[in-house]
Amino acid sequence: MYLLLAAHPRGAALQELTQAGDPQPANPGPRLVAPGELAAVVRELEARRPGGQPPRWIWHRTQDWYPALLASGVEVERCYDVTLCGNILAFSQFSAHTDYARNTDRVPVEDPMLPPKALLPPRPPADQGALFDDPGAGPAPGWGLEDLRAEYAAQQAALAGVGMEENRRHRLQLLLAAESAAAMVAAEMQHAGVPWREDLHEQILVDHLGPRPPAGQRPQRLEALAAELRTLLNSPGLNPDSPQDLMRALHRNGIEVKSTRKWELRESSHPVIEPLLEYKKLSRLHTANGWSWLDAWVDGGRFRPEYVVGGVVSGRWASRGGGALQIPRQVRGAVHADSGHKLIVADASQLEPRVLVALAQDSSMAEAARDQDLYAGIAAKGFGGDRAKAKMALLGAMYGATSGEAGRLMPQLARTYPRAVDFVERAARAGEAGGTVTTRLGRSSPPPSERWFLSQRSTTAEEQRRAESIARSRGRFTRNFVVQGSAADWAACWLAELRRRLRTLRTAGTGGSGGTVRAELVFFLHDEVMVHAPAERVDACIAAIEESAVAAKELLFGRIPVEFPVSLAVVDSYNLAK
DNA sequence: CGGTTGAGCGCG
DNA sequence: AAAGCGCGCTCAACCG
Repeated sequence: MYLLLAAHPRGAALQELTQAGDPQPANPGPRLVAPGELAAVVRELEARRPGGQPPRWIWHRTQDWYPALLASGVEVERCYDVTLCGNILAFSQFSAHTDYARNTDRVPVEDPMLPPKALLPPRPPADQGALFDDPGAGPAPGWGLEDLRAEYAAQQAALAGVGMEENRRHRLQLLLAAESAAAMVAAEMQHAGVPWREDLHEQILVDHLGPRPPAGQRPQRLEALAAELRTLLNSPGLNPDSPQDLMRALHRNGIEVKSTRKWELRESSHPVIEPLLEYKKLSRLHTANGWSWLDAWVDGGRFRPEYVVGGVVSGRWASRGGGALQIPRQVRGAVHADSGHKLIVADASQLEPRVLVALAQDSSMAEAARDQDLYAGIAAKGFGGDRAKAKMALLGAMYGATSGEAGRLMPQLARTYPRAVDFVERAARAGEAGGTVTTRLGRSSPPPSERWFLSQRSTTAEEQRRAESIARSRGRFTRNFVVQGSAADWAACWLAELRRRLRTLRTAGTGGSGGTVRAELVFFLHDEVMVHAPAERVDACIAAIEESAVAAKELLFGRIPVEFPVSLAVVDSYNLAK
């Protein structure tokens, strides 16, 4: 069953569709639901499951509807996020020939980066509007039921227009489903929150920085280091937070650096370097993840960041607020399981190089990737067993290194693994020429920038050099896009599969949906997931995580001889993982 | 004064 | 040893 859920002046409008491929409204007509009733209505429809299948909710944006449902204690099994799917379909090379991708004046699909709008409760009816059923009082253009149905129909038509060669239509359909599932996971993770012990975090801060200072002041330890720097550099007024100020002081003392970056500072052996680096490290802790961060982002023992699915063109998630995807190792000790629970931290090890192997169908590299440690496997054949070299070469190939040691290793890598190197080289050439590249499941890179087009018209030698530099930069982007984006395809499938398994685990087991016995996905970071699980559910969760990784591989690539191993840690505290 | 940019560093 | 991808956040520095 397919159910449209759209905004309506009096709350929400619900409409059943006969089937996905032929999105005509079924009888009876739309059902209007008052704001206060929606959660109960959705709960009932989820539970009824006609034909054994739960409905698929079709809505404009998951983040506008789902958080309020979750807050009312209602989860849904399946959805179709029209905004996320529309963004994929509008740019995918797989659907580029369809009317949908060509038609620029269809209902605008919004930028996924826009913050959530609370659609319920809707704004109160206008004073007179309720009397006259004022059409102007309806939802914003593009947000009503009929717009939603039309947009969904257009997207389904586009999908139907995708060719069957190399399973393209099926792959794109899979991507749309995985992306929609990811949107649900993101809302559910934000709802659950990362278990965060404020007391442990504060202890970390006190250990490193000293007691909490009054607002606007440096903590003791930072103040002491700042005083030491001023003495060592004979600069009584030095503000070590100012790069310009700091650079001048360093120069006055004969330390000739071109920037104040730490790897450049490490070159010098001056006695000021060590306390300076210490200052920078602690200053970072204090400003980015100190007491004010705790005040702002941790509440009731949970860190609840906002995840932005589709926020990165490659398909990776972005986040907004609290720096959720940059939790430094220094404070990971504060991420701590509730009593009777464990954190299961699972990491798809060496995901991107393995994805490259599968994309390029490089059988020699696949052989090497049979090893649990892919880099060791590569090193064994082609690098005389030197793992560090093999790793640098492979990373260099995926990022487009041209100089330095990584650049020098490229020919060596290409001799042993020509197919893998050729694959990324072709992606780079396409990007340099202004072309588009596409991930395994069909997410395509954006068109070249304005700058790229302008630079194409260069005439002078100086402009030519500039144009080549811009082209190479785009080549590095598309080279990495196919790998990073296909890894994101894999991760989205992994998440979607894991979500489904955790849900069956939840309903099948003791306690049903009741409170604390649930295993919950609480964190996701590109190639890593964290499940917060009751101790007695840990083994079942581990099995679900591993099965999901296998399923993700087969969904993307079929049964190929490339392993995607998952490294697992069952811990009380995040800092003990890895 | 508020808004934007760049440097620097955190994560993958 | 410090090049080569994708992000977010904070501060200083700069701009109007």
